[in-house]
This record gives sequence, structure tokens and C-alpha cells, in this order.
Amino acid sequence: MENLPKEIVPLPKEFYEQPTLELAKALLGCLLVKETSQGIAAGYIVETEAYIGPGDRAAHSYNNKRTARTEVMFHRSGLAYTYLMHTHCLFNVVSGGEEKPEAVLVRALEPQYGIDVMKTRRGVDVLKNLTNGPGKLTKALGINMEDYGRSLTLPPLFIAKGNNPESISVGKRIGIENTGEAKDYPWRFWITDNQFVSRHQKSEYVIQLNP
DNA sequence: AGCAAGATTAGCT
DNA sequence: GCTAATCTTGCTA
Repeated sequence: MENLPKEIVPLPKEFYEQPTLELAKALLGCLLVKETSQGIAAGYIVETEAYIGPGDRAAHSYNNKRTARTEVMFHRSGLAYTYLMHTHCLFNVVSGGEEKPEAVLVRALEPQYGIDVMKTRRGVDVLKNLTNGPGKLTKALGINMEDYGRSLTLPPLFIAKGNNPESISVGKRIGIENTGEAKDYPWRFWITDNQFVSRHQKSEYVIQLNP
């Protein structure tokens, strides 16, 4: 079983208390880690999308819709919101704070640790295709509905500091054609030119970050 | 109890 | 590009 370097530790809960659009950008470059009996698998987050509470028609929590599925979105920031989409599990980070149902969808990773177990789980041998989509990365890391509501500040599922990206591209969210005006909100973020993003798309604008 | 829809993916044309 | 896969959730009755 592969072990992580000892300096890789979960980010504190305060990290998740920034505004959702900021968090969606701050998560880029961070390391998403899942530990299971099969071993550790982890990758750098390279693509995210923000879903912002009652006013966002594309969000599951639109109009404060509170059901068994969306319940965790109303809880504190830094919990895992997992849900099923067709045959796949998708992974989100809850944000916004108590009673503010917001979340960041993690859409793609750059594989870093446990690549062999990822290949086994995915039945795929090409590194680039292992985690370049929201349903693919959960399968590669072994994230499933048992992770619903889990805190991301401790094992077996957590996020650690990684590398700060030099440049972030911003565009429209993917797969929400039927959501009226919300489909055009520029709330998708990815590391510019990264080869592990789920889809190549024209950016609305690019943010250059100071080192 | 029945049913339509879905923040996707893989495989084929 | 297009479609099937496949199943849970949430809404309506």
C-alpha cells in the first residue's frame, strides 16, 4: 500500500468558510485524498464549478429546496455532498455556511498518488482518462454515497494543500442546458492549459495569479 | 405506486 | 454528434 508524504495533512475547517466563488478557485491545485482498504488514491483538483444556493436555477438547492438529497447543503461548510447522476456518483464540497445551501462540484483531478488502484477501479490504463470528469474521479478514488455528509477535515476523505496554480481560466458551467439564465453564469474554474480537465472550452476570462 | 428527469460516461457513426 | 445505460430522487396521485 502506498503512503502519503507526512506533510500532506487536511486543510482546517476555516479554509471552507470563504465565499463559494473564492473557494471554488482556492480548491484548484489542492489535493483530494481518499483512503480505503484498497489503498490511498489522490489527485490535484484542476476543475471546479460553483453552485450557489436559492438563487441559482442550476443548483439542487434552488429556491431553498430542502430534501433528503440536498440536506447536507444546508449544513456547515467543509462537508462532502455526494449524489448519484445516472450511473455515477458526483462529489461536491459544501460551502456557504449553515442554512446557506451552496457547494463546489469537483469536476476533474490530475492523478498523483495511488495511480495503480485508480487504473484498476476504472478499468482504464491511460493516465489522462483516469480522472478527467466528475463521475470518473469518484470511481478512481473510490468515493461513493457512503461519503455523503463526511467531514473533509480528516481521513478517510480529505483535502490537503497542494500547488498554487499560476493561472485560472473561467467559463460557463457544463451540462446544465435546461436551467434558463443560470446556464450562462461564469462559475466554472479550471487551471489554464491543464490536460486533465473534463472538457476543453473557451474561457470568458483568465486570472493571472501573483506568486 | 407510478413516473419523468438528471451537475455523466462509453461506445459507436 | 448521438444514444443507451441504469437507478435514485422527488413529485404527483
